[in-house]
Amino acid sequence: MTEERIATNLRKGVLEYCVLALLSHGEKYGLELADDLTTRGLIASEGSLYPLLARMRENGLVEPRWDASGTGRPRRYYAITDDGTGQLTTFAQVWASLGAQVDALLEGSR
Amino acid sequence: MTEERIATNLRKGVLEYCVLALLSHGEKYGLELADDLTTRGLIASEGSLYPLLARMRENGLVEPRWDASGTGRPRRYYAITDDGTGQLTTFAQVWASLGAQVDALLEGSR
DNA sequence: ATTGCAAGTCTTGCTACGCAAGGTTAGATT
DNA sequence: AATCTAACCTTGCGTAGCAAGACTTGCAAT
Repeated sequence: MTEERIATNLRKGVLEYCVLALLSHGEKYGLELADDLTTRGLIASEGSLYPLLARMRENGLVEPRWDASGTGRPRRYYAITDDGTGQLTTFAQVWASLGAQVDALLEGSR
Repeated sequence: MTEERIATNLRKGVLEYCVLALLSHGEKYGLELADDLTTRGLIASEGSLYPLLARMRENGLVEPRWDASGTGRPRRYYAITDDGTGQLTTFAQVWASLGAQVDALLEGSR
């Protein structure tokens, strides 16, 4: 559908910070994030999440930790870093500013 | 800067509909759009606009018209089509929905 | 024991967008 | 004639999200 194409493009550059926002409440593992983000309509499949997490790991925004204590196969839990928290703050500002501009344009065209 | 990198990614998928919103008030030519979008922080250079206009033209969202009546070199004026208006409406819905999700996440992480 | 299932992680190949840099054309100015 | 400038467009690049699927591990049922 055309709506999905629109959403796909909108998600670009947003997803990374949604993950940071989710992690700001405490650590979560991959599928847990994937389910949450899917429910919110922020990803279409895990195919976006795992590569993203790898990038964020390399950039020092999140810190992973294997946990095999529970039942089932081992999970990789991610925690947000100080760097990640900083980026989240910066994003919130850029998002607010750019969002306001878009809202203004949409508002003006009805 | 890191802010510009964030903004660049956020612009993906938004720009197209900002152009449609601007055109919904009446036709405009390329540089006029570029100046307006630059002022609003929605593009970083014309390098995003002209390829975008070409795509939109091919997809029937806008209808161009050469105008050489004025002074200076001829301008290509773009008008929004019915298809374009429809897409703009669809975008407004997707934007509102996805934006609300992002706002909720950001709100919850302070 | 073996088979099958489900949860969990990750990879590959693809498409599309925005951008920087630069190139082109046509009228205006000197 | 030469230059300037507004306006148009192109090329090559980096990167993000996605669909599809592969691999691994524990658990349950037969």
